[in-house]
Amino acid sequence: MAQEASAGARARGGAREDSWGSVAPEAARRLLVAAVDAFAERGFHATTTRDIAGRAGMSPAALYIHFRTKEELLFQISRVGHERSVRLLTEAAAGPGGHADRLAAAVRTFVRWHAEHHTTARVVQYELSALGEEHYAEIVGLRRRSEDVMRTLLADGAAAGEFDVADARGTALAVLSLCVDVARWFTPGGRRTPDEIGAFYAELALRMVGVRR
Amino acid sequence: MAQEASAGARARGGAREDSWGSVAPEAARRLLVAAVDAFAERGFHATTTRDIAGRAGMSPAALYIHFRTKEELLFQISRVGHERSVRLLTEAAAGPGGHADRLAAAVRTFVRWHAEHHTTARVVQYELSALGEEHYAEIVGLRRRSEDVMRTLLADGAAAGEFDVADARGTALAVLSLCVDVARWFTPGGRRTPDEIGAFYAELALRMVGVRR
DNA sequence: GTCTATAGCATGATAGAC
DNA sequence: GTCTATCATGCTATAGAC
Repeated sequence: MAQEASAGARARGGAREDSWGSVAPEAARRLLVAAVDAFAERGFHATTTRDIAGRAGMSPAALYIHFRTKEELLFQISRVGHERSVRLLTEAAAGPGGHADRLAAAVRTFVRWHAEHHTTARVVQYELSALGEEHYAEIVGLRRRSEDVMRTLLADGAAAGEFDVADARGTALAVLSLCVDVARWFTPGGRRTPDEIGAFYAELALRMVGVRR
Repeated sequence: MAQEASAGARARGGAREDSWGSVAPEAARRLLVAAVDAFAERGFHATTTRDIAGRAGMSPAALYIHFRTKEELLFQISRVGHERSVRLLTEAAAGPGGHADRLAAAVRTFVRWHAEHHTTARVVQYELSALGEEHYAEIVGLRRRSEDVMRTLLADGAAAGEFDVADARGTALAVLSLCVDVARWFTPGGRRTPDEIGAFYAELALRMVGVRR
C-alpha cells in the first residue's frame, strides 16, 4: 500500500525523496530525508542539527542515537546517492543496442535521476567537500566508477566507428559534467519534465560524440 | 612593471587572482583575495572571519573597517566576478565572423576564464545561496544577461540556417551549464591548459548546435 | 587603520531522567 | 529511544586604546 502510494506520487512528478524506503529504523529514515532537504536548501555548513531534528519532528539529541555526527549523516546520503546513480548509469550503459543507443540510454537515465532527485543530487554533487577525509576517499572511488563507465563506452564506440571522439576521457568528463549540473539548475516547476530533459540531453550527448542523424 | 610580472605569471599558468588589481585600499584587496581563496577551498559558511583576516595578515577586527559583514565580502567577489565573465561572454559573442565563429569565440573565452580563475569562478558559481536576499537579486540580474546573450546568439544562428537548434533557450542553458561546470572540476595540474580546454569546449558547443565540419 | 580584548550568541554534542 | 537541560566551544561583530 505504502509502495503503491509512493509509486503514484512518483508518477505524478510530485514525489518526495523515496530513496530511503529501506532504511531500517523509521526515525533514522525521517532524519535522512530531513537532512537531504536541509543540506540541499542551505548547504551542509549552514544547516544546524536543530534544523534537521526539527524537520524530522524530534529533539536535537535524538539525532545522535542514529548517527554519530552531522558529518556521518552527510556521508550516508552521499554514499547511497552515489551508489544509486552509478548503478543506474552502469546498467543503462550495459543495455541492449549499439553504442549510440547505450549512450543515449545512459544519459537519459542519469539526467532523469539528477532532475527527479535534484535535492539528493545537489547534496551528492555539491557538498562533497564537507566530508571527512576518510569518507571523502570512499566517495571518490564511487565517482571514478561513473567516469570509467562513460569513458569506456565512448572509447568502444569510437573504436567501432560509431563515434567521432578523439579524447574519450575529456569527452566523458564533459558529458558527465553536463548531466550532473542539471541538479544545480533544475526546479520542479520548470518548463520541462525530468523525462523531457533526459531525452533532450541524450540528443545533445549524441551530437557531442559526433553521431549524425 | 608590476603588470609585466603579472602577465608573465599568467602565461606560465601559475597566476594568482589578478582580478582585484584596481581595488582601492591595498588592505581591502588583500582581504578580497584571501576571501576568494578561503571561500573556494572551504565554502562560505565554513570559512571564518579569522581565517580570512589571517590569510591577509591582519587581525579579525581589521576586516570590518573595509567590509560591513562577511556576506558583503562574498557579494563584492560575486559581483565583480559576474560582471567580468558576463562582459567577456558578451564581447566575444558580438565579435567578427558568422554565428559559428562567434559561438566558438564566446565558449572559448568563457571557459578559459572559468579555468584560469577557477577559484573566483567557484565562489561566483557555487556560493550564490549564501548571499542575502537583496544581493542575491542583484546577482541574478547579471546571470540573466549571460543567458540572454547565449540564447540570442543561438536563436539568430538557427534563423540564419547556420545552427540546427529547436530549443534555443534549453540549448543555451545546457551550453552555459557545461562551461560553468569547468570551475568545479578544473585543477591547475591537470592534463590540459585553460586554453586547450576552451578550444575543446568550443568544438563541443558547435557540435551541440548542429554545426558540421 | 590596526590592534587586543571581549560581548553576545549559536553551535555540535553529551548527561541523565523517563 | 526520546526528552529536557546544558556544556564547552567557536563564531560574528564591536569597543576602545594606540
